[in-house]
Amino acid sequence: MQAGFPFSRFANRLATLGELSSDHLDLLARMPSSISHCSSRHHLLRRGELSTHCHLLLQGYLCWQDPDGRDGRIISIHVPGDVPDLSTIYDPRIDYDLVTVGPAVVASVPRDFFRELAEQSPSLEHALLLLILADAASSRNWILNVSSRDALERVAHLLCEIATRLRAVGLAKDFRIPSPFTQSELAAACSMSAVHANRTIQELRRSNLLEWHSKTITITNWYGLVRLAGFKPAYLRLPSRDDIEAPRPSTTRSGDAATLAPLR
Amino acid sequence: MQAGFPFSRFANRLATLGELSSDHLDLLARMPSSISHCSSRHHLLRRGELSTHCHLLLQGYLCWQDPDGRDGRIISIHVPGDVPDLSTIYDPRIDYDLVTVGPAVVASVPRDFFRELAEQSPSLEHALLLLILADAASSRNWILNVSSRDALERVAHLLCEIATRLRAVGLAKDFRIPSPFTQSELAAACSMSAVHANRTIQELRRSNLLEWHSKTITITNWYGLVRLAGFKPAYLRLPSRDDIEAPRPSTTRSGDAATLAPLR
DNA sequence: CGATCTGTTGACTGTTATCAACTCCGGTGG
DNA sequence: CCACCGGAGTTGATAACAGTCAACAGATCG
Repeated sequence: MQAGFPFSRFANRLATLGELSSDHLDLLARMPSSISHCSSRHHLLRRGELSTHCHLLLQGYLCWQDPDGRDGRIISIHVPGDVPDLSTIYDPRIDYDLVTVGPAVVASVPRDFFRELAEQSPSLEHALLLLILADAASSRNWILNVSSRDALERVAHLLCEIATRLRAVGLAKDFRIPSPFTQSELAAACSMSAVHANRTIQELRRSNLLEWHSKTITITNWYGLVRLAGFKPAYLRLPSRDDIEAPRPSTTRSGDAATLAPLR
Repeated sequence: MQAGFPFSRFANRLATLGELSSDHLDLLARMPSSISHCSSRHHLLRRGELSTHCHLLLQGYLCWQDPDGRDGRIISIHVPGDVPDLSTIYDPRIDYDLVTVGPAVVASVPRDFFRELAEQSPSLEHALLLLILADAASSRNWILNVSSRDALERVAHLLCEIATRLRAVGLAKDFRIPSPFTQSELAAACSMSAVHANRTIQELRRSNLLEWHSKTITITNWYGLVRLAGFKPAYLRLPSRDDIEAPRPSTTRSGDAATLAPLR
């Protein structure tokens, strides 16, 4: 895989879902796109529109957000390499707003490019479908997050998910998560009030699970956070890693260097 | 479309999502299946299994349920004609338990049958994908239901969804919904306690929106319920009907015969 | 006809939302 | 350079909503 290839995160992810031959890479490399640098809270799509282009996120975060019901509930968050609206290649109807969280770099790719990709290669189509289904699995998990965990577990789980997805594309290697998120946005994602989100984050800080300074969240006790959240990443459909289960679950409290050691 | 065809509800739904030629119907009619009569709370699939057969619901209800997190949260509900695990034709991993709610009749169809169907006909594949995507759209909507509505609106919305989906397959024509649901199960679907579900239902009854006797829920004021729930059925991806918007939204309170008239 | 599951009610508790005030910070213009 | 401004974060007080516990009633089923 060419490293400098601007879509390599996307291509790598596809490759983990199905075998990609060099022919497939050639097809992908021909991806026509126009690259935009978007400011925070830029709307890429709005409810009611019909999709003509898919949005491949290169840098930053995107989220799907409900434009109704005040507080603008966030129903999913996406990291570089994701194409949040990939499913519009089969159904172009847009149910929610696709919005940047913080500044972001986005590649617009004609919907037809992916359609033709799918038509030309069954194995590529299958990989694309698995990407779409992974998003659906994430949605189902999101239901459980907002409905069956309390505030502390919810925030912890969301951060575990973001960290894991970033690490899967080579980011946040040291559990330092770039965070353009405001506490209000975090609250919208965890479906709670901004005030309560603030108090919840303070509690996570007091528990020495994380720090949050200057637009960076640093998870200082990963296994502690995972345990608190009950985080089981199978639903993300990522290649399995060994850095989720704590090495010694018998230790009830751990903030030492071992928990922070590089894990791969 | 043959009326007696046991899979006609499924075939009809497919036909609304893409043009089905008589060739397609022939292919569908060859569906191999074994039909099971299941008692209430029968587990058809469990987390961690790999799917070999898809489950086409012929009568009754199915739900996806989280086996962890006590209360067994329900994350989706399915009506006759649905194939809740259709997406397993592309990814056989099972994340949740597939469980009957009340007695149900289910046809087991080999996963490979649908795979081959998809391979043989692009238009059939597209229709199957739209079914899968409609489930995904429902999941996203379910997130909003449990996260941004209060208890009363949540229950109202769930009942609107079930009624609409039943009516789309020719059931509940008079807004009488067969309900093998216990209040605990309704609570698990709306992510609230059983006690609170009970009180919420009582309030819906007191408001003359519905009755619930002998395993039948009767919606006595459909438009009132729709209004209370803020129900907008676009996400269900059903052919549009004219029975959602109230004819005269200026009338604040209505329980008269007009609101109950057959609406097709 | 007892056993069990479901529905109902009351009292109490607890989590989270809401409101309001205040601080802190970065940017901007005078 | 500083005053101001707006957005973000923080804090406390209060209220609303929903959960829990416990008891009982009613239905259903062997």
